[in-house]
Amino acid sequence: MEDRYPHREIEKKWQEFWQKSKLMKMAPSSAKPKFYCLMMFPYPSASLHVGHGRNYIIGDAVARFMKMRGYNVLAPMGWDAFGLPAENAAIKNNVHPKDSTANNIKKMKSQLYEWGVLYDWGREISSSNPDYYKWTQWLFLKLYHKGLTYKKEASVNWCPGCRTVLANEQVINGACERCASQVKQKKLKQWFFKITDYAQRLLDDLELLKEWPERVKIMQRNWIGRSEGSFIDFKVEGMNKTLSCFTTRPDTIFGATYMVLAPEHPFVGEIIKGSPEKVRINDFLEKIKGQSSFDRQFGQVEKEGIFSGRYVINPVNNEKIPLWIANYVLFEYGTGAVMAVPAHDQRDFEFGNKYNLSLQVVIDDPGCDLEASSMSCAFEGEGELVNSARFNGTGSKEAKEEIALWMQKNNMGKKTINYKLRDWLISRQRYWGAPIPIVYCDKCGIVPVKEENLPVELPHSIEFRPSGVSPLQDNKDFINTACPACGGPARREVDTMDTFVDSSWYYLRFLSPDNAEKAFDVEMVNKWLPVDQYIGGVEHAILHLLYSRFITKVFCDMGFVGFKEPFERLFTQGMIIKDGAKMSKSKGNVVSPDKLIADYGADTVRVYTLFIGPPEKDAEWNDRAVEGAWRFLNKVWKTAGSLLKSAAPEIRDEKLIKRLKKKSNEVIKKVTLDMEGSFHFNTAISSIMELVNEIKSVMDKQAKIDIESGYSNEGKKDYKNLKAAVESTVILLSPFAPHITEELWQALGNKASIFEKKWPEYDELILKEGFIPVIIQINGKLRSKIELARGSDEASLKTAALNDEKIKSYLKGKEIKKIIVIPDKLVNIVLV
RNA sequence: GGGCGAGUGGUGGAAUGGCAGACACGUGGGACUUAAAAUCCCAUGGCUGAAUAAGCCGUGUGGGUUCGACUCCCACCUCGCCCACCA
Repeated sequence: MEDRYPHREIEKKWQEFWQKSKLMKMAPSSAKPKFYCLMMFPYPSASLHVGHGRNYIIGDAVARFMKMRGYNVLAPMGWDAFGLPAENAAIKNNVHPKDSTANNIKKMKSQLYEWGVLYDWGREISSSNPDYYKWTQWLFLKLYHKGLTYKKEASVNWCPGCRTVLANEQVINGACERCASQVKQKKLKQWFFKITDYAQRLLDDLELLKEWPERVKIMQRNWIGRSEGSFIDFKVEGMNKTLSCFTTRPDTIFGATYMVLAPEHPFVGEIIKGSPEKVRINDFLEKIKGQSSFDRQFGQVEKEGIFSGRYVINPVNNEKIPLWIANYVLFEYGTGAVMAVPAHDQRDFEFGNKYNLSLQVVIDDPGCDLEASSMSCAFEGEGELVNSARFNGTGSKEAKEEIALWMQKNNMGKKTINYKLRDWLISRQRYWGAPIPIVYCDKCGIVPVKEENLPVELPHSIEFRPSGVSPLQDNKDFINTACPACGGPARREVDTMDTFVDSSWYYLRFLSPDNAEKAFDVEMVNKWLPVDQYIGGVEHAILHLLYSRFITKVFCDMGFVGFKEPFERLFTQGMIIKDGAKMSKSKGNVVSPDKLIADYGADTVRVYTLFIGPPEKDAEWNDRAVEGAWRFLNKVWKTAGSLLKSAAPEIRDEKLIKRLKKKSNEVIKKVTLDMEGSFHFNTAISSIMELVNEIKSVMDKQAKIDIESGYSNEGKKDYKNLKAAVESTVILLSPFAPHITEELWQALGNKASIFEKKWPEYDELILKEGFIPVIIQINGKLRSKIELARGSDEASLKTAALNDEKIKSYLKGKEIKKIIVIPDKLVNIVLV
């Protein structure tokens, strides 16, 4: 019992020390190279579980490691403090979001403190603080004046039960997450950021992000969704009107046998006017409106449509084709109108089949003869064009280009590029967010608030009961204001900004968190950014990272920052799973760190969390396995303790000295490479475990030798060999288990913090010393092993292998075909 | 439907063309103890075998490349994640 390490005392002692000495404080005037290590700032929810901990522990280990590698490290932390949960809690528990947020921040900070996770707390920011959101509003105005902000009518998720607007994440399988009512679409006038202007650059510059995980880049690429194609114009018969559609398959234009409009298409209104089909069409439109956007989007709804009563003219052959309206066409993508080619598009095929629309084969399937009457599905592959006038016989691949150019020349259409990326809807009909700094004046219209009048402060006193409009609407003191242009009476915008706006620029604010004059200090930002290492969950792979990249590019264009991309290197850690599901409060499978830290200490929790598996992958939490980390730390404690108490043997045996030196060097190399590469904490820790096992084994062997030889040297022991190995262990372990290693480091006679110590170098010469094992295979199967000096030549390897007793017995009476020799590694004897 | 990732002992995982199962967890046995816990030591992929002799099998399935494949290529199966009627 006496030997078990007193984690409570030690951890308290060093946490206080680090806080007092401000260990992780960035030194602005340091000559060391900079390293900006950033963890995605969290939303302050009630309390952290061990799953959250993974993110902070990884970041802390990296920050401490880089500090020891000689970098001037910047590791700031802040709070993404606006958002829905606080507002929902306000509705439910009648606590003001400001108070609940403050309480949560307090609790989380104390948890981070107890984990031994260090930040430069002097740079703490909170996005719900007026000092911060003033600049979020400033960002809005900058985009507004640059023409990157506009207002238009758009659909929002509307819960009829709660009478409120929902964020996409709150819509679960088409229903409200709180009351389970079917979510409807409702039209509201909303503010947008024109991120689509940057679509191509956001796509192209992914190439610059060499140190981002490939999968994140692929997700962004898919999200931006660039596709090349053409706009093709169809004249409406009997009307002075042209409908344009977008297609990526101009090669199939001769097979277009009908055209389809999205129900939301503005032309639908014109058709209805004066149409004999008016009632039927209206009924249909009503029905489609009743279908939730979720179902429509996710293809849960059968394709359904109605003939408009109108015809359009296919420009390439002047054929008259019917114009339909159908639920399977998306209004938001392309032009909201598509040319239907049932022979070569599965969706059009299904729809055409249902409504008996005609079908024309225009691409020949090289595999079989396509017969319009007998096709059971569309042929979407490549082949030669048929029934396509002058383009017959052309390959479909070439025809795509040729027909597109030919139509462009003849004013039938235009080559174009389309993106799936939509503009960023930033309006939220919510209270707990940054107010949009816009004023509506009867005389002047939409007027932006003047920069010098920022921030537009959120009023504190508010009625939270959801009523379907922003809660700010009811606050007369807030909405009534003077027009910034004419000074007359005007009303404020009552919507607040999406919290993704807050988090799209926070990494800039950390460089000058208290600056009252500017959003950020340009000189500091240009010195410290891009962020060297960004760490966070893969769930932010698309939105947050895309928005941050967008805002950085906008600021770059305005000359506010001198870089195109905000995050140089990105690491996305996996989730912690418990009982088969992501650890979360709602699933009831959270493991609280508080009790684990009380029982085993923060170092144990940290080591286990990092040891659990590759950090980029999901991992199953196992409470019992935590004990393994605890046992390991105790083993380190005891091993170092026996040295400190002069109870360990003096390592004198030459062979044992060599073994210790070699293993220490191997492990220094392994841990260093694991940390420098892609954060293989699990194998780094396992190799430190091996080093500790080796030290113990060497100690046991030496003790045995001492007993056998009757050696005794009480009192005056020379521990330089053992001490070197123990010191290596302690240093290598320190980024992962900082408290116990600080304690041991001090006990070993060092004055300064272990984190002021330089990370050890390894000696390649020692690694290359001595004999190495060489494998001998016969026909690729391991048959024997020999030890040879490193660098032995091929001939001696061959001879040694052939003279091996075991191998000899295998070779008796067999004929050797050839021998493969890989120096320092293996000999493979291939038999006939 | 598309994209990405994964599949290795009882479990988490290691090995990225060259000794499969490092390091741990668990389990079994032993030591210590009046006893238990803790700790320490030994064993631990499967099969044949008295064996700590020897051998065979073995990284989701089937094929291929190679002197040699968990690793590379092709096809398939299963699971997970992201996107999804994007014309």
